Amino acid sequence: MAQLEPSPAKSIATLDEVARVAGVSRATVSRVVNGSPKVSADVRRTVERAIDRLGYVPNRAARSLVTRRSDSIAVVITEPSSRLFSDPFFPRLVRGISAALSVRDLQLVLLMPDDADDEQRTVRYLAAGHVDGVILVSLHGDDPLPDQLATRRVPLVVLGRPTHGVDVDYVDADNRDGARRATRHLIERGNRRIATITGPRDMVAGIDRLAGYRDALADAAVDADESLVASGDFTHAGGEAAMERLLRDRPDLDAVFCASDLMAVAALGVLQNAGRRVPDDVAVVGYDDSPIATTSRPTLSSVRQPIEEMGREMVHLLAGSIEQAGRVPRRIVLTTELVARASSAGRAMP
Amino acid sequence: MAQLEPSPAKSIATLDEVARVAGVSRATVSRVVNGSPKVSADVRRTVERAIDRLGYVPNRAARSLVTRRSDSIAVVITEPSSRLFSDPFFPRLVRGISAALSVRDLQLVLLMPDDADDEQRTVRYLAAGHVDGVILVSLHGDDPLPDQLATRRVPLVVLGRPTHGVDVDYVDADNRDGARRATRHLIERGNRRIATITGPRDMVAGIDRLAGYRDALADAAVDADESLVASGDFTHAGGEAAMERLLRDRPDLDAVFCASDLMAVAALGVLQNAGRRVPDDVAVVGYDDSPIATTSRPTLSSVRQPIEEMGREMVHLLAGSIEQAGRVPRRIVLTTELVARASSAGRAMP
DNA sequence: CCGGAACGTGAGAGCGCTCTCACCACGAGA
DNA sequence: TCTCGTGGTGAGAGCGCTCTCACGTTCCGG
Repeated sequence: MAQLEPSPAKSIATLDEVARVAGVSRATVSRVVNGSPKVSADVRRTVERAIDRLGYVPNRAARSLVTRRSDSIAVVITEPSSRLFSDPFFPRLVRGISAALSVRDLQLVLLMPDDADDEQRTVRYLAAGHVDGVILVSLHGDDPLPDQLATRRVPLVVLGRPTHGVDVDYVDADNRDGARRATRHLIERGNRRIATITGPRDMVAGIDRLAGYRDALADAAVDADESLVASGDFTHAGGEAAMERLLRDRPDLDAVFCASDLMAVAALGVLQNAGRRVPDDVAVVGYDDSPIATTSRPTLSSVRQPIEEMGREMVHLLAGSIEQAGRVPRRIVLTTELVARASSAGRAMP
Repeated sequence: MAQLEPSPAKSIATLDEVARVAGVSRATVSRVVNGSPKVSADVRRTVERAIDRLGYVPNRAARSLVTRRSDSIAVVITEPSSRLFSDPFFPRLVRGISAALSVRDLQLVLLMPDDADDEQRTVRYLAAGHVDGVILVSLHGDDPLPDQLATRRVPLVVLGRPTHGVDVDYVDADNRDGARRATRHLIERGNRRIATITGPRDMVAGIDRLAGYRDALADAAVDADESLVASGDFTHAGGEAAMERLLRDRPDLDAVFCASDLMAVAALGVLQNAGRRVPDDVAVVGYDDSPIATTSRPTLSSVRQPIEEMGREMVHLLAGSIEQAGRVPRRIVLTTELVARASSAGRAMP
């Protein structure tokens, strides 16, 4: 054991070595590695044996250099910490993306720019072609990144319907329909004075969920007074404030649809402090079906989004737009599901 | 505008082009780009102007090919979905890692192997030298990955003290001390029949937190009966079952230290259902200081870990071990902090 | 006035791979 | 028998970069 040598340089076999061992040319080994059909069966076997024996793994850098593909895609998350850290949405989404990428043998490069400076560096990095495509996870409609990348012709898929800017591939959950389902559920259980705590008005999710709430009321010809609408910001604190306002302005309300579970849980607390029983006096439905929906008291009815599937679909879309650049933008909108729990159980008092 | 050409191939400038424009050799441009001191000030300026003008960005693949560095590190998360999705621990940790990497201009490649097969592919990928180092985030002591990577001489840092296997760099929070602080806090407020709901006994965090609990009791010479110790698994359901068992076996308990917030919130629910007031009849302290600690009723006292800092420290450690391979393994243990809230407010009844 | 260090710069090889093109053997069709 | 595919293989160029080495200048001490 010559332990003295300065680090045995975990020498990884090259194409050349495999070729020599197999007694063929580099080109042939390359064909085998890349699954070209123009190799006879026995040569292929020989080469495969040599590859196994040497433990050969292609050098990605060398390959990239000539193919001009990095076989990696970037996931860019530009999101204020609050949302990122209070909600398992991102881990689940990333998990879905990761699973879909690994099937395609693509690498996931994760970028979480901290500030504006960092974001500019990110744009440069992405525009330099270091990745084959970009998945952009940013729930704020006013993010400049999509436009910047689109003009630089970087294949791109964004999460959530963009409010403005260039046409771009996107995947979204049907927020409007989800909110409509939640509200209809409240109507069906007999509620008539249904309030809502909205998300931020500058986020598509906020806008769409409010629209869905209004749709459901309109569908059923239920009173839709503006005093029943309170603005929140998806956070616990925002939900608390909104619920307090609603209780003050409309003490007669008998249900609340909240655009996020965090706000719904906050509303639960405020209602209980005010002596209202949930669901008997006031029914509550949240949105996101996050884990706190099952740990709150009472457990929280909520709208579930197919998060992992959204991740997978983004990868599909991106793979397509990498292959055929400049094709017509596509959009995928996935349906949601209402999960009824204790906070809206039973029937409303007449 | 010759819009007809088949995709203008977002031609990115090469070193060669910069050299031609600046009227110098490739080598000189390379020196400027890499910040070598052996370039005269005016040549440097000229080259920098040319770089700006052409919008030159080095081709990472070409560079990697010759330097044998990828300038990217892998973050491998092998964790069952439950924990991953119920706790903002991972987003925060990844954020910390990401920030520290971006300062060093390293890329973050995220790997989340799904199953055993996927994990083997991951090992091969990492061992092939596609990344310069690996950060391993896996809280189970029995993970085979560290050993596999260590034998393959891949620079490696793991999260959490490993229970077995080869010596390896790691970063951990001081779980034992954190648990000791939490338990001491209960003792100081006057509790004497203090139960604990532990984490899984096969995770270091579970083991250490239990040890810290015992330390504190021993320090204060407080009764430490085994009937006060119930096994949990960090989850809500596990916490519920454990709390029920404790209440049955030791109805006289006056405080519970839970090894996770999720279990603490579950305990809160069980206690309240059983008619115990928190904190008056039973005080509760959790661990992790996760967002639910502030949204539960009552709000939950908890032990906070410096999660982002742990991510940063892992990057420091890894950078070190990439630079000097084979150095003595280091370990960094960060201190925790008790955040006192309503669930352990006031003083215990005598 | 000369030898040689010190510094700045350029030439050129080569990293490991893909891919085009040329080549060879063989069999089919004329 | 000769041509003409046709399927399988190899030779070789070249992707964009780094880095060694050689070379030219300048400047110092002897």
